[in-house]
Amino acid sequence: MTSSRSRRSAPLPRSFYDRPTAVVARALLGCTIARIGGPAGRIVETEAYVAYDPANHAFRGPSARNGSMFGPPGTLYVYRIHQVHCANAVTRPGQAVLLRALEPIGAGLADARGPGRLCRALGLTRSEDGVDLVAGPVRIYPRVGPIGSVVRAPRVGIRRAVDRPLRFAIEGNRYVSSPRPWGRRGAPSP
DNA sequence: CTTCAGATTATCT
DNA sequence: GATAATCTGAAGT
Repeated sequence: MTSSRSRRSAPLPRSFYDRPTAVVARALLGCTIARIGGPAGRIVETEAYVAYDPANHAFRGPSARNGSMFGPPGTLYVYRIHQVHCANAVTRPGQAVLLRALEPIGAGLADARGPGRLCRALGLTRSEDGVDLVAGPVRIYPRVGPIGSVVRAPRVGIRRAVDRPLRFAIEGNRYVSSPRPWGRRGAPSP
């Protein structure tokens, strides 16, 4: 029998997140993040925060702020900085992928270029810290079509490990946040 | 208890 | 490009 029960496929399984963090960061591009019954967007930019990474909040082990980074793969880690929230998908213990920008799906999503705006657009605060991205109120779904080329660059806004190329973005996508060190697509090189 | 740095962003020059 | 806003978590005294 045909069914129109679900317009989206099943959420990404926990095993999706249980891989090296940079692999997950790359693989999340093109996937959809949605609140159940709420706004949704396509992930177009991420950053990996890995092991032995001094820019990682978990670099010095568990704390009151980063506790959810030590939960199961597929846990949401939300922290606050400078009066703004940022959201991450936990991969392996003490590692996570920062979600940096979304392309709107439908008309329900406000501007989500940049981690702070992304959280505001999805209504993510510390209340959502620790929720399960596989079965909780906010979930991530598999990519549907191709995403084209991926660009890599150093991460944004950090002061330690500034050169590691752990930022991933869909090349040429207009919803990727600034700065864009790879330049505009089609721009002449100096 | 006090000090300080920070995975951002809006606004200014 | 530079800086202020604004406040929390973490570390120091």
